[in-house]
Amino acid sequence: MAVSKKEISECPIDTMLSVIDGRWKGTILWRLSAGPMRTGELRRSIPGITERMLIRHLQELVRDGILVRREERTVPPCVRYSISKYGMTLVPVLEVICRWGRRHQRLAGSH
Amino acid sequence: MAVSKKEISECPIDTMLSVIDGRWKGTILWRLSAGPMRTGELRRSIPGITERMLIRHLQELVRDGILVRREERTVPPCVRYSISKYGMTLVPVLEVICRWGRRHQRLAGSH
DNA sequence: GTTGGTACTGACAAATTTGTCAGTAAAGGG
DNA sequence: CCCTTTACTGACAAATTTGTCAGTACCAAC
Repeated sequence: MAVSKKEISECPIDTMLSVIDGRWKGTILWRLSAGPMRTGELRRSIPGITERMLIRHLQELVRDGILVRREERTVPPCVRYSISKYGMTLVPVLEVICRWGRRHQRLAGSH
Repeated sequence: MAVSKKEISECPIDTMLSVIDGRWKGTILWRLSAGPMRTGELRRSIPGITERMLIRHLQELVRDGILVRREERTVPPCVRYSISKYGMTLVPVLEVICRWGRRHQRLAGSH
């Protein structure tokens, strides 16, 4: 039985990573840290993601209290996602992660 | 075809996370940030990990230049892993991740 | 000569995650 | 009527990651 990172773990590193665990969650949060976005807008801004995966991840992030989903009951529907107050506590962490990533993305393998 | 996080991605968040991508890598690095350790010592310090997974992750981290493997050619063998100079650049990032994790691990679900 | 301890491999099974594809709803326009 | 748009579901296939299990090598001690 595979032990997924989603299970509760003693390790605080795992606790944090489990929140971003998912192929596209880091990127989604990164995009949303610039401000609220509509579903389709978000999808178009992330190359390679499929609508299915985007929605699955969005739902998990909403369930975990990281994102807020606001829906205008119009036709066609208009749904906007934004980072919750709780999710905002993650942003500085993402910034540090992002800074490391930017600094090392081209250098991979040169060690 | 599933797109693994290990592939090169434009997103710097993904670049960083791909280095820690693996069920136990964050924890392994966290343990080693306290100082070099032998394989078995590391295994005993991480509840739930199997020897197989530990070794697989260690090998990947060595391959990626994050860890250094030092072997004393004795019998029985004695192998010690430590964080490389390059890997050290990750430690501050792990610290921030860990701090968030510690602060929020019991509060999960309370939002 | 059998056992013990350490680090590690290979083959394979199980679990999990991701991706694909075909729908649904609902109002408005043609 | 049929088609469009937007957000979303369900069922299922494919890929990937994890876990299990049985070995290997080596020398020393018993």
